[in-house]
Amino acid sequence: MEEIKKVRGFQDIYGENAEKYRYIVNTARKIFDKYNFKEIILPYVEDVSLFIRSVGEETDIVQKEMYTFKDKGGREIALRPEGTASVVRAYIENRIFAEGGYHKFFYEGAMFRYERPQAGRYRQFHQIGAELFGINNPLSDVEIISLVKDILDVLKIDTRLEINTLGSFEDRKIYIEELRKYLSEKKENLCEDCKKRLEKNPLRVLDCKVESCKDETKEAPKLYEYLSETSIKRYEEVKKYLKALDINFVENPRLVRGLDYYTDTVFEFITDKIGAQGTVAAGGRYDKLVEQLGGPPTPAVGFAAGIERLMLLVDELPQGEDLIAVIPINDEFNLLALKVANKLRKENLKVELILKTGSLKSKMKVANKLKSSYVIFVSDSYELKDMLTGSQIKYEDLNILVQTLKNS
RNA sequence: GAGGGUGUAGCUCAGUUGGCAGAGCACGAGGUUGUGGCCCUCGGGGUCGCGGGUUCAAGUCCCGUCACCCUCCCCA
Repeated sequence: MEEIKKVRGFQDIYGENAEKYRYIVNTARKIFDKYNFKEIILPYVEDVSLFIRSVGEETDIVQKEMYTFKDKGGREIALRPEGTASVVRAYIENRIFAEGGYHKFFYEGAMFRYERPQAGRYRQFHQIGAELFGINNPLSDVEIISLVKDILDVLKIDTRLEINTLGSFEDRKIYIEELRKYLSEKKENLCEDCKKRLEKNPLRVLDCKVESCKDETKEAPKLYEYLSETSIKRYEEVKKYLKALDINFVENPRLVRGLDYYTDTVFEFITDKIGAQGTVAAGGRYDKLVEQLGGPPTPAVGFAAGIERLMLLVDELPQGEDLIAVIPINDEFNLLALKVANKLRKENLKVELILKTGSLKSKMKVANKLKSSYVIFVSDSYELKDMLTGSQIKYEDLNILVQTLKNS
């Protein structure tokens, strides 16, 4: 029979990688809880038009990376390529805004993009993210950045934080026109990609890596020259708060982000340690998106982090609970060993009943390989062996043995 | 979507001008008939990614294909 292989760009996460995955998600969940963000569990599929209207019709994500299909009712469906659009849709559709005040959500799960697989880049990848709706002050930007920073710190992941401001929606509109005018005159010197970008999204020309493009943009109009008073002021506030929290950052005026919905503050946490795909977490404000998707004008800010990329940077897992191996010395004591194992589990201990039959030696090898901290030999009595020291004590009464283990 | 690299045992890899498919680790049994790690002995394991071609003969040469890795692009 021919072996069936996994689909290109997809992966099985198991063993140590699965532990890393859980560790990252659990850590993030704890921090989300500390910041009092509430979980929102969202569909993995959405109407295609949701992403066209939020992420942007001209973006690569929408143009060539979405998994789309028609369902049996003829609906145009997409596997979600990112999380923010769905949270915004849910916020509007469920009239969450009607409760007044502001709202904080986090999510976790798979995203899908049909891209060329690479280190730290898969067609199904997983993100954790958070969104904050209904507040537009700089405090909310910093709250999100601080939240991401806390997660990375607990995971002991070292990154560089880059920030920038894109200005308000109106500021940016004026600036983009000016930039387009300026670059159109230099069009001949731009790379092929940038010629296209000039039409679709001139901002992206600013972070092109081609030398000739870099030269041409040096003298180009600067975004900060077009920022309104309010935008400048809020950007200064954001920087002030970050400094006050001892969160180091570098300003990168070329940081523009690839999704259309961002406004004002944008940020990326970047590492050099995992190759070309160095952005580990990123986000920013999107004050116009809720409105664009049919909701009431609602400012918002959020972020997303790639779990696979975080996994590449986590090299130390926290030590787990001690494992206790229960070994019947021969088949005669199998039933008793089963009972002992279950009793210990009810006492909230972590137990591996050694299922392998055969010599005691081979059972011990299994216990050793599983990194058991203790072994209990079950016969007419119970012998507790400490696997680190090798010392062994005999117990007649199982309850006393249990108490000893629980106190250790 | 474009360019480059790599596919041989469970893992990491060697394999010369084309001439019997290899090592280390891992795994199994034993060395101790009731005790792991270190050491020793023995053992099981392969469609050489897949398909085609050249040849007396292909892991090795040629073509195609798939997967992974890297770069560009894009992004988390």
